[in-house]
Amino acid sequence: MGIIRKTGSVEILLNEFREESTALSTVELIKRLGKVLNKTTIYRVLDKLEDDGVLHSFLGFDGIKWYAKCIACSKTNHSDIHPHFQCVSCGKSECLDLTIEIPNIVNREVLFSQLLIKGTCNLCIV
Amino acid sequence: MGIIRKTGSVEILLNEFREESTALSTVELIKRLGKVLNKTTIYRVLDKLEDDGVLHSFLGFDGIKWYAKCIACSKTNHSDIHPHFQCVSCGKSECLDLTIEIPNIVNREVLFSQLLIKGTCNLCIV
DNA sequence: CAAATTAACGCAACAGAGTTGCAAATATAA
DNA sequence: TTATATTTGCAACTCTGTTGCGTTAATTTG
Repeated sequence: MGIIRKTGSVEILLNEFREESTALSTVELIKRLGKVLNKTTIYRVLDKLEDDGVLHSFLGFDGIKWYAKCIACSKTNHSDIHPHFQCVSCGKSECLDLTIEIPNIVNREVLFSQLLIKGTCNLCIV
Repeated sequence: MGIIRKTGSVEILLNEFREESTALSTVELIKRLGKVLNKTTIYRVLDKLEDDGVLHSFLGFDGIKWYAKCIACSKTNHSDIHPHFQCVSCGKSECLDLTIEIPNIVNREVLFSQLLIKGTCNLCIV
């Protein structure tokens, strides 16, 4: 189930990502838009945008879900597999333009992987 | 704050890990021990065992916390940095004996990283 | 060994992220 | 413009994890 209708809620959410270079957490989006959109709607629209390959998601170190724009994904192929970086100082998360090779593992079939790096970001490193 | 006293709760929890080769989630431990130990106690003891370098933890794809035995960690140095594998079929998680090199990243200081691999485990692969 | 000290425990209530069911609103199709 | 079907908001709920506090139990001290 992807986006079927071009509704106001979809527009409002996409706008947030248009102006943002880093990833956005559900918590942050609810904080920003909670007075305009119901949190249920926010969760549902994000879900659909991910299904459509417009956004991709990952979990931060605290287990909170983050979303970011996809560069080269489609409804059928989520190719945006890259590491994510979370800053211990400001808490922001972002996509890293790196390719990490996952070696084959004996007796196991690898379907997907998620590399999350914790550290200090360029703005907080001083 | 690590373990100061050798209590029954600590013994019961350590026993679960003694007999287990894979990781154990908090959910699983509460399911197994919830009638013997209060869930608050389970969470607190796990926390302390991690502080002491006896166990290490990671978040699965569903955001649930998993714990596994540490092989070479101490109170001051948590050196058990390795990937973890979660099976999409049976849901179990386990440590992988692999070293993944994290490249340096421009303008960012890397403190810690976590690689989570999703796939089919040796028992489910058929 | 018994009393004093202090950490650990159980309980209940809570916190926060995310989900569900349903009626009302709104976008699209006819 | 009406009919149809998807979206939305709301409220209530689920689930993992946490907190405060009085009680229990391990350890220390005399």
